Amino acid sequence: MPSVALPAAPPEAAPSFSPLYQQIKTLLLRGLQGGEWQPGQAIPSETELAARFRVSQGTVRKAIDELAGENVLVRRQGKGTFVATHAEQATQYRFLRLMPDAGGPPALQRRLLECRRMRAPLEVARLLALKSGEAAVQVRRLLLAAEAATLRPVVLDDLWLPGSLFKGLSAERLQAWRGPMYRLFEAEFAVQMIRAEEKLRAVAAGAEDAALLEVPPGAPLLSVERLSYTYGDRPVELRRGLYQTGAHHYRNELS
Amino acid sequence: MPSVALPAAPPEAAPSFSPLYQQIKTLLLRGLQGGEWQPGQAIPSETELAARFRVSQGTVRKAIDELAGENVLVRRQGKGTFVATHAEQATQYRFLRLMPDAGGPPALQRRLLECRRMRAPLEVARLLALKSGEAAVQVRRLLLAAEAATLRPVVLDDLWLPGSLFKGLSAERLQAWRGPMYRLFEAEFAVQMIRAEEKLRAVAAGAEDAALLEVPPGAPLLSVERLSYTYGDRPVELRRGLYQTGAHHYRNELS
DNA sequence: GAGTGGTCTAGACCACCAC
DNA sequence: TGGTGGTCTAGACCACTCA
Repeated sequence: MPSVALPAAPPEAAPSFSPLYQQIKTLLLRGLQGGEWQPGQAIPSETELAARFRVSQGTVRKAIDELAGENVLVRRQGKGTFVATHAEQATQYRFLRLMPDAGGPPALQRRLLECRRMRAPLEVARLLALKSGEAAVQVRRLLLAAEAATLRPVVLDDLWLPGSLFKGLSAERLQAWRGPMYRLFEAEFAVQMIRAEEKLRAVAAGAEDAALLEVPPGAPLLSVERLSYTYGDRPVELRRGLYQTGAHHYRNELS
Repeated sequence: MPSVALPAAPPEAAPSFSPLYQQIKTLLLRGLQGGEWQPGQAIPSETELAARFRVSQGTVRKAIDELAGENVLVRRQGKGTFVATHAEQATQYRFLRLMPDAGGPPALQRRLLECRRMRAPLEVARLLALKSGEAAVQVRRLLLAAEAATLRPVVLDDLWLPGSLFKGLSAERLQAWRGPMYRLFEAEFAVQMIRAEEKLRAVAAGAEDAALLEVPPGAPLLSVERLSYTYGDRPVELRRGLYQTGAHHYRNELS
């Protein structure tokens, strides 16, 4: 059975067989989780990693291939392999699938409505795997589409974060931040959103939500409940978005 | 510049460089499109394909890897590589992302409402890339969830197909068919749905749709507009589904 | 045991990028 | 010009399936 030299993996038992490249993948993820390489930075070259792990370049390559397929790493020919980030222009709103019915990616402005610390409600605590009564941060904000010289609200976001991970997060901090929220989370709180699961529903707008989104009460809205995960499949954000889909839609690709 | 022996690719010009495995991938897709291998059947082994194309097994392997990643082929260790199909239990409703709020995949019944041939409406013709005035088949049907001894309508589908590809399609044919519609398309019309693009919106139920879905008029419904493609990126189905998301949701994964 | 896909290696060469 | 990832090869061995 193949095995990596460091850091001395135990004689695997459960999965009757664990390919070398999977072990390398785990080691790379451990390095990412531990902050050995920061978002946007390059990881060591394939050759160097191969030497460090005492395997062939092809084996490292296969591990990196999988991580690149999961959008955890980004390959750039001739330059190196980089840790994925929510900072780059192309992936600013990597998890936002909302598109204008006509035209390219939307130009969005942010408006913060609320940011407060509280005990996590039961349902939130359950989904974020918090102990009952543990602290959470709730954020409420609007996204507005700039179109034809007018500003139309299109998304009302309501999100909860584990208080223990987001200690210094405040309304002031959010207000001052220029850029995507996930970039703030990366830069200031070392929390990287890797993947997410969403549940979509059509709902009728309540009075308050309707007013904020400038639609009549009872108007149909797209409800998007998102649970975001960081390394090691740890849930770190619960978000409920209400999308006004009058002039926008949620885009998805199937295969 | 590497090049495959058959069928004598022209001295590529446009893309300054085309990897061998991409050429192999194209050849495999051509075989699939031409019906050389049927859905559910095995394609030749990697070794045999390597010999046929005069390349190494690793190169064939990489081509197949990509096609498997796109769900065009399915690898089964020890058995072979198979053409993807909508027939298997596990992938019966491969493109349907609707899930019950509680419990596993939904048990669905079908009820055909309508099936007629007509001239394609302008918008349908545009999306399906049909000539104006060309024939189309329209199908309307309900999907009902069997839950707790009752049958609740959850999806109202409205779909259009190119008349030229679906010549013998009729209400009788659809009624008699036991199984997923896409399986019928594969088996009887040799049309394989490979991938699809969806646009989701929240809409208010019209009177007729509300009655069919057993909700009040104006109730919020999830509108799912799907354009399905076959080999060669040819659009072959336009489908508009209205999902009743009272006890179900549309599930999506982001990364 | 024969055949399939899955893993791993070592080495050559190519394309892209930066200096 | 040197370093990076990208392609391709040839061969060895392993895991899984089925007869």
